[in-house]
Amino acid sequence: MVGRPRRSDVDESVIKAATELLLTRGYAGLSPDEVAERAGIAKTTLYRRWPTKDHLALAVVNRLQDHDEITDTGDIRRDLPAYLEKIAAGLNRMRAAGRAPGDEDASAGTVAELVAAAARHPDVGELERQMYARRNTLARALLEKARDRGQLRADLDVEALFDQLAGALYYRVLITGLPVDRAYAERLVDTALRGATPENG
Amino acid sequence: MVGRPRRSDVDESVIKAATELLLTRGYAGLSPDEVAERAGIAKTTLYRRWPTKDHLALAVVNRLQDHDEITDTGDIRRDLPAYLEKIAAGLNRMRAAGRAPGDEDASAGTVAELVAAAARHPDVGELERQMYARRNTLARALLEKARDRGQLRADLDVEALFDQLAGALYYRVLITGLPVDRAYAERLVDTALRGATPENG
DNA sequence: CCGGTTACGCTACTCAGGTAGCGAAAAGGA
DNA sequence: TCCTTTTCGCTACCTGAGTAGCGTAACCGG
Repeated sequence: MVGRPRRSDVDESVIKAATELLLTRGYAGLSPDEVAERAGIAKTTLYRRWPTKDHLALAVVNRLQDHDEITDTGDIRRDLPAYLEKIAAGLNRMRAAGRAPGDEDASAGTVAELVAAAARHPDVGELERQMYARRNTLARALLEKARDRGQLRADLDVEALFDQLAGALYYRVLITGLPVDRAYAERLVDTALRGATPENG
Repeated sequence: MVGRPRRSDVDESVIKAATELLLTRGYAGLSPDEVAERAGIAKTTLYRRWPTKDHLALAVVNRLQDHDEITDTGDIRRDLPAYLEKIAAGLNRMRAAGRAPGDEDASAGTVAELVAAAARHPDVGELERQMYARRNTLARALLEKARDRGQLRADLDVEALFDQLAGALYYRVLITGLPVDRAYAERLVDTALRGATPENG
């Protein structure tokens, strides 16, 4: 290693300041100037580490992700809605962040901005996909175990199924603008498991 | 009516200029200054009619929507993938808009920005929902007719099913960053119709 | 302890989206 | 014809994200 080393405490204080701002004032309220000031560094230093505000916001959300494990009771009809609800809880938390009290608007806030950020910066998109990959792995494992147990069809298209379930959650929050609760998660799982054609169990 | 009337040709020339910019240079390239210049009006006039760039972009996309009718051959296993593919075609078109030739990045571009725009401005969100409502109505009618024909379960949760199908498309393009083609649409429909549990037809 | 290298902080700047304020133009009504 | 109302175009400005350039500080190897 050559040259002056980076101050090791900067990352932490920046993420802390940025998290506060993002959670209390929402995406628009996450001002790089103010983050730098609160973290006690110069704005240029901030931009040396996170090249855009979008990168910074993603770093914050990445940290916020509770590293939830999946609970596998052996009953897919219980475990799957439970896991979907966990995902939805994260969505709803982000969705609520930064809304003024009493603001009933179904704004998707941070989640929506991160979707756009992924579209704007390829590397942010890559990082987000890595974030989702963890979740994807967990869900796939859950489904495959259930399949091996005989609770799901042997020739099930696991990827398509998970896309449908997770997709419906995002669609509801981002496009339809409605919140996602336990009851909705159960409707999804029930519909997906039973199938749409007649004479199914 | 009192007062000076609005120039009636402004809307058309603005939308035309904005459409060109959006399609050739993407969302970031949709510059209000340049739109105004190309449309031959002052920027302030532009902002009197569309209060933000997001509003303007939505107006453009709204116009671009091909007012596709659904083809109902009576076979849900054909009609449904066909309709999903139409939706996906719109997504892919927006997704490609503004990318440099040879840019292989799976950027979701305009669609992603519109999702964020809906989160930023409640009224934009409302307008988008109206846009989607049309599609929703068509799909629901298709599904309900198939149900009445006996091709789908009588107690099917039509809303959940459509959320899953449409949601999977959006999830794939916006989150996973992968394109959506006919084969994928058919996988979705097959998975959704058959269901995930064993012993289904 | 000296030269190379990298990080830091500062000031000043660019650029894009959006706004304020004003005078002039285009209508309708009295 | 004059008054009111609304739109238009213009210039000037504001704000927030991001950058350029420079002097200085911190570290490493010789």
